[in-house]
Amino acid sequence: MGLRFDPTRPIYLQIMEWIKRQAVRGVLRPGDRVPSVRDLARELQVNPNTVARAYRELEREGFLFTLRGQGTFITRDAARLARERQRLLEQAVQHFLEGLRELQPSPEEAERLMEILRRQLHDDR
Amino acid sequence: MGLRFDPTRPIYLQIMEWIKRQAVRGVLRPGDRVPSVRDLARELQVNPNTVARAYRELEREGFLFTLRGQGTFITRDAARLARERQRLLEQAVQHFLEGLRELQPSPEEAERLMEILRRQLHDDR
DNA sequence: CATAGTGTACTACCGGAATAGTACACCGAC
DNA sequence: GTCGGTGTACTATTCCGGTAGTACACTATG
Repeated sequence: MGLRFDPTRPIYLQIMEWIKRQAVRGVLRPGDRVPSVRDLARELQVNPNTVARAYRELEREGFLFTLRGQGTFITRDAARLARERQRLLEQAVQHFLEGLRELQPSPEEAERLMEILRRQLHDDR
Repeated sequence: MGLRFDPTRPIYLQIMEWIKRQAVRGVLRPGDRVPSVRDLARELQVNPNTVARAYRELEREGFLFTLRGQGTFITRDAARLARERQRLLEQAVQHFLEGLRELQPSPEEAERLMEILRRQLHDDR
């Protein structure tokens, strides 16, 4: 269970993002069932209401759908997931650039950072 | 006034980070006075208590110091600021890499991202 | 001295996040 | 039908962030 909560942000939002990331990277595939509200709550050590809220919001977004009495499932709309993945990628780059711009790294620092990034991106698979 | 609040995180934390960024990038220099609690509160459209809390925490961290009746000031410890700057840089890279790793970009995507980063880092100054 | 501008402390109140507990309707399998 | 597992709805409670308002001690300026 790889989920560490940021204590400064609502848990239900972090659960939502966590589910999205798992679906987007293929750990959860279109049509897959996500854990039951009670199971996930026990696993994450949070209240079932909190998980239920995350599921509810994700369903409102069309990211999940539920079958009463059966469970909650990842949308079967693969294009939806692909779009979300693209959005997350762009957002990550955007965030990073904004953060850097504010710190105004020198050309040397910038070069050093790029080197680190290049190494990491090619190493870890 | 370039500060947009993320509604999912406490305002006082975002003010703290904002001050730090300004100090670290030299907009605010060691020993400079920061706006009064009331002024900044009016400028950011928040309650003076919220700004006061941000200042209080930053003073507890040794990042600010106050002179009663005069105002609140950036620490004169330049090394402290340099260390903070380094910390923010590393944190930005770390965050970015974690975000990417989760999305598992293909080699082609990774190459495209690096290209975007390189262009942005060399362009915008 | 008086005044205005500092930070600071305090009370009161409101709203949202999270917890705890209970209950209900639905589905599948025995 | 019964039973266990689903999602869902609801109330009550606690905690914390944020707001509002007041008051006080300090400093610089005049």
